[in-house]
Order: sequence, then C-alpha cells, then structure tokens
Amino acid sequence: MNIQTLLNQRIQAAMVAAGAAEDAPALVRQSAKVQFGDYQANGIMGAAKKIGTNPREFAAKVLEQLDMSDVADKVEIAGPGFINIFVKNEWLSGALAQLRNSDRLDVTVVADPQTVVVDYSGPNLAKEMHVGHLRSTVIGDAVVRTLEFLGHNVVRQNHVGDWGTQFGMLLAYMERLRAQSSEVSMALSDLETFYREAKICFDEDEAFAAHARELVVSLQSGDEQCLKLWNEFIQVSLQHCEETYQMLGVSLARKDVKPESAYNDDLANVVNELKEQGLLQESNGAQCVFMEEFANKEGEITPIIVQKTGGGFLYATTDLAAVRYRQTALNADRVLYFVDARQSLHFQQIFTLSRKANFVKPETSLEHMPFGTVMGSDGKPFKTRSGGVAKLSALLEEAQERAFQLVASKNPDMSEDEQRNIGRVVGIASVKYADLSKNRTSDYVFNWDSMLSFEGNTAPYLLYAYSRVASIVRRSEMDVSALNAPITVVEDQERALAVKLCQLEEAVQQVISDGMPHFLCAYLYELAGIFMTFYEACPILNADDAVKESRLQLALNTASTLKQGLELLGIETLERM
RNA sequence: GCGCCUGUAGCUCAGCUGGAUAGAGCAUCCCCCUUCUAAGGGGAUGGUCGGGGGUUCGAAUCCCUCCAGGCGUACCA
Repeated sequence: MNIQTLLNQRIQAAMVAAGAAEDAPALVRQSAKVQFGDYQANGIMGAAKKIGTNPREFAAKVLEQLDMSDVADKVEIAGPGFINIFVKNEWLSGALAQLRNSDRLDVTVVADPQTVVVDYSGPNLAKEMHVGHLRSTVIGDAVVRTLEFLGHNVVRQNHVGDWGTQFGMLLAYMERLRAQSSEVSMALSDLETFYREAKICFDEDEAFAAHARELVVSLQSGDEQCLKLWNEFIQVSLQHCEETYQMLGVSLARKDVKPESAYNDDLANVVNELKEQGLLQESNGAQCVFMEEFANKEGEITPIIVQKTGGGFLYATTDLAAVRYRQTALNADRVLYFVDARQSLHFQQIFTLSRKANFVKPETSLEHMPFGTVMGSDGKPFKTRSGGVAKLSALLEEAQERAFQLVASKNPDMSEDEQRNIGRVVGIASVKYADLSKNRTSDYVFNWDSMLSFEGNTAPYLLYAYSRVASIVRRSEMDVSALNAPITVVEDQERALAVKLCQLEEAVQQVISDGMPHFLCAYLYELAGIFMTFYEACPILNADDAVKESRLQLALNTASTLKQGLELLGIETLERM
C-alpha cells in the first residue's frame, strides 16, 4: 500500500477532469509541516499556468472533480494553490489492520518485474578486502535485497579482480616459498602480508622480478602449471572474501562470483566486433575507439583503449565483454554498477560505446551508482593508526569489540555470551548503518564514537527501539498473533505513528529507483523516533483492554516494520539489549 | 587546460523531477525516572544554503560566472 501513489492518481485524474493536460503531474508529496496535513499536492500551480488560469481558481475546480471522502476527512486549498490532504483516521485503522495481516507489510509486489543485474563488491583478489570495498559491498547488498523484496529478478555479479600483472609477482612468491619448503598455506592466511613481502622481492630482486614477468606471460598463454598455482591462490583469496561477507552479513555467495578472467576468451571477439563495425582506430600503436561525445572544446577526444600496443587487453575491454554478457546471457533489463565515483568517465564511455556497438538493447538501462570515499577524521582517506590501508576484517573485529565493551559496561549482569552476541550484532550493524545512512554520492567521515552512539541516526538507536518493542510484547504475555481488536487512532502520537507505518513502501521505492539506501535509513530513524515519543506518551500494558490491544498492535506493526526495514539493509535485530 | 563531483547551523549530515517559515543528530542550556529498558523523552539557542548575477508567482534545488576542495583526464584497475 502506497498512500502517495493513491493520492497522486486521484488528484491527477481530477486535474485532467478539471481541464489540465493529460501529462500534468500532481506532484503529491508528504507535507512539509503538520498544519499542511499529511500530504500536499504541488502540481496545481504549474498546471494552472500551462492552461493560463489562476492557480487558486483551478485548485477549486480540481476539488470539485475530487471525491476523497473514503481516504481523507479534509482536503483544502492553501497558499498560492497547494492542495493539502488530511488522511482519515478510519482509513489509517483499516490500512494498519491490512498491514498487520500481511506477511510483507502490505508492500506491493511490482507488476512488471525486471531482470536487474547488480555489479557490486568486486574486490581485487591479489589483496585482502579493505575499507575501500565496504561501500560497494554494503550499499550494493542493501539495494539487491530491496529489489528482491519488491519482486524483481536480481542477478548478483561479483566482478572480482583475479587477473593482471600483479599475479605474476604473487605466483613467483608462492613458488619461492615452496622451493624453500615453507608452508605456503600459512603464508596465504594473511594476504596483506603476503602481498607486501612479494612486492618487496619484486622491487628489490631483479631475478625475481624477471621471473614474475615471465609468469604473467605463461599465465596468460594458459600454461597448466601456472594456472594451477594461480587457481590455488584465487581459491584462498575467495575464501577470505567469503569469511568477510559472512561476518558482514552480505548475501554474496560463490555462485555470484563472475571474475574478470571469465571474460578472457571473449576479449578478442569484442575487439574484432568493434573493428567490423568500423568503430576502431589505431593510435600510437593501440586499438582505440574515439567518440565525439568525449571531445573537449578543441575537439580532442579521450579515447577508450581496448587493446594495448603489443596486444594486451585492458579493463575497458573486460567491461565491454561483461556488458554484452549481461545483456545476452543474463538478459538484463537494468544493470547497476556500484563502483567508486572515480570511475565515472570510464563508465560513461563504456555505456556509450556499448550502445553504439549494439552490445545492449536500446531499452536496457545501464546505471553507474557512484559513491564517495570513506574518510578519516583528518579529512583524508581512512587509514589505520599506523597509516596503512585498513583491512576490512580487522575493522569489523574492532567494531565488535568496541560494541562489546559498551554492552558490558551498560549491562554488567548479562552473561558474557549474550554480551558478545549483542556486541557482534551492534558492532557490525553500526559500521554498515553508518555507511548506508549517508547519501551515497558524497564522501563520509568514519567515526567510531558517532556510529556506536545511541543518539541520533545510528544503528544502536534503531536496534534499541526494536528491542524496546520486543520487550513490551514479551511483557504483555499475550498471544499476539491472535490479536485482532480494531486499531484505533486517537492520540496525536498514535496518529503520527500510524501515518509513518503506512509509508514504508514509499521509502523502499526510493531506494530502488535511485539506488540509495539512505532513504530507507531516514525512514526507519523517523519511525523509531516517532515510536519512542509514542512509547513515552501512550502507556500500552497499563491501558484498558481495547486501548491496550490497539496500541499493542501499533507496537507490533512498528516491530515488524523495523525488522523488515533493517533486514532490507542487511542488518540483524536483537530481541534484548 | 578541460571534464565530473562536492561546498547547507560550531561539528556530522538530510533536504525526494523548483513549492509554503531550510530540517535532524552532536555540542551548549533548561525540564522529565513511585508507570512498559533514562542506551530514553520534551523544550531552547544556533543559517546572508561558498560569493555574485539570471530565469519566475516561487530557487538550497535550474542557467551563467567566480571562489575553495576532491577526483579524473590514451595504453593500471
């Protein structure tokens, strides 16, 4: 159920009946202020202008065509020509009953499901996942979950980096350790150290470096021994990723891995096709595509290089092959790329060329979902105290430990097992939520204290709100599933809660249209805040039976909405904290 | 040089295809535990929306220009 959509349709129809153009938008939004009602229509002024009438007079005509008696008990014209809508309490009661009887909180399944390919996480397997992978992984996963909740067919694509020159160095180092009969699997248990040590050999030992370069050539020409060694490394690295995903509660599995190397055999085909279509041009020995769209004022074009001098392929080639695969094999209607904002030019080029070369259907939507950088308190990209890149697994361990310390100090009587579990859930939730709750496109400052705080728009605040509801339900000692007394909306705080509970779908739809989970975060934070106010003002368990049953259902709806919303964000809830 | 992004309260951030008096949290100050978790709630203070032009009934939002910062800009990904 979506009030906004419902009201929008009604008002738009009335506008057309009153003489507006067919496509004149009603622009129904949640009202900016309580005195403006629950929703306001902003489209009257614009429509009136187009047909050359006075906005307030036109608004009056629209009202004549409008019958909202079932939904609203007051619809009024205000200001220069707004229409303010006050939703009926009886309507809210009905909507809440429906919400409570629905196993999906009355969120409508989309009528026309799309196949949405979502490219996210995509770590480089040469190293361990670090803080730079957090945003793509966490935001992408939230959007994936939300798309699936609405009934879309989602294909996850973990485009991991498993190919490239740095693997020569790593394989050479594996060989060296093995020759020294050192325990390679032990060494691989810390990929960060392994990479660093291999790099030192590469930089300082000329013979080692030369061998590393040879191994790259052997690897790319399909040498069996080499591939075997490479595969061994990749498997270990993927295992590391999966441990991190599991710790993070991310829904990516091995089947979602579609590595760069999977496109190797197709890269020459991509280049050939571009050539056949006359899109290719040789420049300084490299095979390039020059597109006017990327020319500056002087007419100089930044090309896409698809094949280097000497024949090697580049990441643009791989991305083109991937686009084509996603279209032809996965049959995508929409492809979302959750990749660093620094690659925007690259993706614009890839998308433009994919269309020119007919690698995608014209109606397929290709969308780069860029995100900013995680910053330290110094305003520079986030680093560990020692100045190195922060390993994601270490960061998550620290989050859990910090949360555990907090829990233990607040609840000294709780068993350590429970303190640990709460610490785990709160710690992980805090890191994820801090990321998800910010506008995706901007950089954000990583701060332990603010993300673990119980004040403000944080995971602990939401989890606490949820656990408070859970506590009431426990204390009621009632079979809440059997509750079916009417939900009556009387007090202001009850009403505010009721309206907010009906707006989950609006938030969820914003998340998938823009790929921005922070809209859902904002919604859940507002819901939790309104619930807290309701909780303070409206006693539940001590109220008379009818009121008690009504309020208990409001609480239950709040609990299920918070739980579902957090689940869409990939965040676990706690019954007690 | 050119292109993209960012600039909103002391700090961290919202602001949904232009919409009414720009909103939260932190910090500061005041109030509320004999009642369901005070890890909470209520209230106050705090803004020339980077500057300047323009478009119109109306601009934080669109256009131009300037300033500041970040990133990108042909064989790394």
